[in-house]
Formats: sequence, structure tokens, C-alpha cells
Amino acid sequence: MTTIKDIAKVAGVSVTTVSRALNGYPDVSEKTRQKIIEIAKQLNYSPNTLARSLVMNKSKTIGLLVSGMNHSAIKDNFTFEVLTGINDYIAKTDYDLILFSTNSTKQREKTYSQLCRERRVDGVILQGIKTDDPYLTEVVESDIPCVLIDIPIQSDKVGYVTTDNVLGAKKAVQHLIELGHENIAMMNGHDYAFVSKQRLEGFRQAMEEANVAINDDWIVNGEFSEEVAEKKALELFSKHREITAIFCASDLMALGVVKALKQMGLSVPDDVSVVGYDDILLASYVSPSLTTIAQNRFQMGYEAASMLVEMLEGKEAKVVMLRTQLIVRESTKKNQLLKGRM
Amino acid sequence: MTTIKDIAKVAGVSVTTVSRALNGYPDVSEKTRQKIIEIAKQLNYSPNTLARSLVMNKSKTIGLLVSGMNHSAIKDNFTFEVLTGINDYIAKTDYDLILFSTNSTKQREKTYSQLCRERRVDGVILQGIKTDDPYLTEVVESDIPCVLIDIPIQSDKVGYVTTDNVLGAKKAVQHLIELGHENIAMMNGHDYAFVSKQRLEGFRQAMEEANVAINDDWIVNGEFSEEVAEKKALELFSKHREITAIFCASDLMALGVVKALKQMGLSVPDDVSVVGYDDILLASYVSPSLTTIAQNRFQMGYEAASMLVEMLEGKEAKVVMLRTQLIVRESTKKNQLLKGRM
DNA sequence: TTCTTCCTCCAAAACGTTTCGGATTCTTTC
DNA sequence: GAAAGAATCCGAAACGTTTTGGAGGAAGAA
Repeated sequence: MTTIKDIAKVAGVSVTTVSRALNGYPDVSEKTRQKIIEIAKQLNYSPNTLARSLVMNKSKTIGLLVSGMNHSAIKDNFTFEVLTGINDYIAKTDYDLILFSTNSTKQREKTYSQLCRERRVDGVILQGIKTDDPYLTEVVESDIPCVLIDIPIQSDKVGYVTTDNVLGAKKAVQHLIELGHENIAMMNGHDYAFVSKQRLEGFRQAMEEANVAINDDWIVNGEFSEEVAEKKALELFSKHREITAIFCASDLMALGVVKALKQMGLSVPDDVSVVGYDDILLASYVSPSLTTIAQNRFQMGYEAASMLVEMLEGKEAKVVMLRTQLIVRESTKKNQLLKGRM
Repeated sequence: MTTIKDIAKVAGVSVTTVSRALNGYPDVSEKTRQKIIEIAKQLNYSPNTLARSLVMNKSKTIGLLVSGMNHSAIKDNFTFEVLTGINDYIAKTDYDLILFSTNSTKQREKTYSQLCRERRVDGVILQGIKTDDPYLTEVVESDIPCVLIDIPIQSDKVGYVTTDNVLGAKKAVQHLIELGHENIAMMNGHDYAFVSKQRLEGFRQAMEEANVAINDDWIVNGEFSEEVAEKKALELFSKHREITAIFCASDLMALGVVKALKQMGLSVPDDVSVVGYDDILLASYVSPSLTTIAQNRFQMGYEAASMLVEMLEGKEAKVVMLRTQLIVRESTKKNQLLKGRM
């Protein structure tokens, strides 16, 4: 493997000159620069990033700490879409991505900052970690530039990108209310996700502003899982047949809810309206297709990468909040009971 | 950032001893080892991988060169599932993954081996590149350990993992033949994919062994794209209404074909049977659900990672061929014309 | 002519590790 | 008590870069 020394030797100059020639410094004559470049090509030279990073104290790599890259994430490929967005931006820069594979066991062994410092990443993007994750506190404490996805924590060195979950949920619930529903339930995720809290808040706001009573028994947690949501929905609807609409904090859970309702012989949307969140691919393919809140996950990744790179170039950490969009499909409908009453 | 020197200073020993203590060499007394470990903890030391890699001449990173991580890959998330498998295995080792973001422009700028040598990766996994990609020739020429996914090239340092595409396609077509179909078309991918060639070969074998005539006009390329396949299917079926079954080299194209048939007022499976390949998530959700050949993409990634790590530990490059499985759903049916004839 | 300035170039230090070859001390053996 | 051997430790080189501070010479200014 040819080094800068080899080039220096055959060019008859010092390694300093080679380095400076190759890096475009002005204090080397054009003649020798051309000679050096020529020789470098001939010797098939490529610089050793490790050595460079070591001395420059920056590695031109950004770490990607995702949790939720597992077998079960295929239906809801949030992670992948975000990753695609990140990759898309990074491809235009001279950074490379390093993927920290954090299964749960490894996570316990090495701390967040250990991971980052060992590999000397210049910055990190975090996605999919829960609010009780020990990494989270480390992130703010450590001084490594970092951008979070869907986690509203900000400091000097950490920014985040998210969507307006409160407004998104509000739009979903308002849609139900406009359809004449009054007995509205909510299938939330779990308490360890910021988005859950925010979507619950949006739910409350929409209900209160429309003067619709909130029944706390009708708010249950589906753990963002299709199966759990299905089970919980079975319980919920067998106890409370009066519910005519349900807002789910994810499409995946909405799928589970629809399954449960079908099992009980209830029709979606004739008996119960269901609205999801995410607009996953399946949402438009299942039957009935899902009314849902769309968020552009690709863009989230793209913005996150963009922000991080900007931060590495000296700009300040900031907050990016993306728009969501209500997409009305087949799973929601005018309240049938209401029609009867009128 | 604390270094080995800092530890040496407070422990009152040399850096050599610190290094050897931390790395478990036997020529340091248990007493000083404990002392050093204790101090390292207190100083919150984490080793600098860059420095280590530089001197040891291996980086404990493996490169991931995927093409096809783009916006349009979301339906058919082959790449993501493979990636998940790779990540799953890698998480159990002390390697990290570095994702080479190769959009087409960057690809032209830097050669394959340049990418690898700059980052000093120990090995590479390649996925999703076409047969005419310049990287491919470089791979075999370079002496970097490498495993390919779905590309049957082997040498001293390069192995591959794939599925038995010939057999898979054969099973699909045999299924159609068993259903009584004789006028069978094929929607292939494109000429720059190995799997296309192999699946075509499987198609031919099945037809020949069953003594069913092959009509070369009925074999068209859909570029692995839903839209292109739709267009091509429209052309094909408007010219040749006698076709009663079609084998598609991917589920995505099968979706396009089904769309085209619906547009033409033809029923799947009553008028035309369609079988796909891949068993993507959508296959079981669309209506009619797709009969298809399932391949375990997660396992492909897992096996690839496993093979590469083994190679890095001295074992030989090898070939892994995984099984496929015919999954019969709603898009295939007994040939109706045949029924009439009987 | 001499002094200053600019253009090229270079030696050496630094980054944080690992490892080779030896040096010291301690224990054992005769 | 001395020689031998084992157990511990260490100095220095090496990995491939970048960068600092200056050296040498040529050109311009006085």
C-alpha cells in the first residue's frame, strides 16, 4: 500500500510537500504539484483516512444510532425510510456513515459516549430510542454534536427534527369529530415515547376544543404493536360498544384494531371509524384502506443529516418541525348513529 | 480526552504496561493490572480506535456497499431486510458497519478499492449492483475480502450468498403448468442482473421438461419496475390474448402486471394467473394476494455477514445457496380454458 | 549594493496506540 | 551464596498523516 512517503521518495521532495501539494495548499509550485499528482496516480495512492483522522482529530464519519432495526420492523419501515433520507444527504458530502449496531446487550456494555469516542465520530444521529434509554441523558451531557429524531431535547450541541405530533393528532381527531363522532377512543403507543405523549395531547386538545367529553377508560396503550393493539382493542370494544371511532397513534396499531373489530363482527367504517398515524405503505393497500396522518420520514432523515453536517461546520443546533397531512381513505365515515338520531 | 499516557502517568508505569494490562497480556502482575483498570475507569478512558487501527493495520470495520437505497425502494425493501440481517450478525461481533453511500456520481469519482482503502475496511459486503458495474471487476482484482449478495462470482477472497433462482423460477412455472396452463409468458427484470438470467433459465427448464412450447415473444423485460412492467404487460396482453399465465421475476412487477390486466378488464386469476417472485410484504395484502416464490432476505444478509467475519478470521471464501419456497395464494388458478376443453 | 518581501520547500513534532527487544527484580535451585 | 530462570516492567520505534516554524533563494525596493 503506497504512502505519502513513497511518493516523496520518487518525486525527490519531502513528505510535507507531498501532503501540501495533494491538499491544495498554495505554497507549492504548480510544476511540482503536477509532478506529485502524476506520481500519486501512477502509484495508485489513496490516503489513509485513519492516519489523517488521528492527527486532525476529526474522522469525517457520522454515527448512526438506531434502535429498531430488527426483523419485526419490516411492516412499519420507519427506520429504513429515515435511513434512506440520511444516506441521500450524506452521499452529497464527504462524510461516511457508521452504523452502530446496538442490540440490547451491547447497549448495556458500552455507554453512548464510549461508542462515539472509540470510533471518534464527528457527530451522531439518534433514532428510535425510548425516553427512558440511558443513552438519552448521556447525549446531552456529552459534547458530541448530535441530532435526534422525534425526541424534543435541545441544547447547545443537540438539535432535533420531528413532526408536529400535537397538530397531527389534532387533525386526525378533528376529522373524526367533524364526521359526527362523539364517543372517541384512542389507542396510544407507550409511555416511553415522546410522540405518544404529544399525540395524546393533540387528542385532548381536539376533544376539548370541540367540547367532546374525554373518557379516560377509552385511552389504552398498544405498545406500537399490531398484536398488542389487537388484543387491547378486543377488550376495549367488548366492554364499550358505544365507541364509534378510534384514533390510533400508529398505522400498525390501526391494522391490529381493524383486525379486532372484524373478529367481533363489527364493520369498519360502518360501525367504527378508525384513523391511524404514519401513512405506512400498507395503509393504502389494506382493505378498508386507512385514513391516516402522513409524515415524510424520508425528509426527516434528510433534514437530520443536513442539520448535523451544518452543525459540524459551525452552525448552531436547531429544531426542525415538519408538516403532517391528513389523508382520508376508507376507514372513516360519518357517524351512523348520528344519522339515525337526526 | 484521556489517553493511555494519562493513565500511565497517574499509575506511575509506562504506556507499554498500560497497553498490555488493558489488553490482557500475561506479563503484567495482577496487582498493577487492577490498579490500571481502576484508574482507566476513573479517568473515563476509552481507547482511540483510529490509533489502534493505524498501528494494527486492521480497522474492525466492514464496509457495506449497497446500491438501491433510494426513495423508490420502499415498496420492495429488499435492501433493508438484507441490511437488517447483516446488522443482526454484526451486532454479535466486535465489528462495526460503515455504510458507503454510493450515489451514481460519487461512484464514478472514486473506485471501489479507493473507497475501501481510504477507510481501511477489513472486508466488504456488496449488494444490489448490476452485472455491468465497474466495481464488480475491481472486486475480484482487489484482494479485500468480500462477499457478494446474489452475484455468482467467486475467487480466493470473494464468496457469495444467493438463493437457488433457477430452481425457484422452475417451481413457479411448474406450479402454473400443473394448473393446466400452456400459454405462459414471462416478465423478466433486465439483462444486467444475474438473477434475471437465472430465473429465465428456470423458466426454460420447467417449460422444456414439461414439453410446453416457449414463445420468445412472450418474454419481456420489465426492468424490475412496477410501472414499466405495467406498460409492457399492456402491450403484451393486447397483442396476445391467448396467454393465460405469466411468471414475473419480481413481486413488484407482478403488481404492475395485475394492474395492467385489471385495466384491460381481465380478471386475475380467472382469466390470467400471475405468479411473482420475492414474497414482499405487499404480496399477501394486495387483492388478489400474490402467489410467489419466497426468499429469506434477512437470512441472506445474516449469512453474508457471517461468512465475511469468518473469512476475516482466516476461513475460506465459500458459496451459500439458500432455499426458496413456493407460496400459493389467490393470483393463480386452474386454467379455465382447459376446463372448457375437458 | 543591501534590505525586505515573496515564493518554495523542508525537518521535526504530534496524534494515540501496539510491539519488539531488552532490562530489572524476584524466586528458585544447586 | 551464586547462577539460572521466571516474572515484571520499560524505552523506543512504528503506523501514515498534518502542521508549525522556519530556511534558502529569488525578486523587488531603497
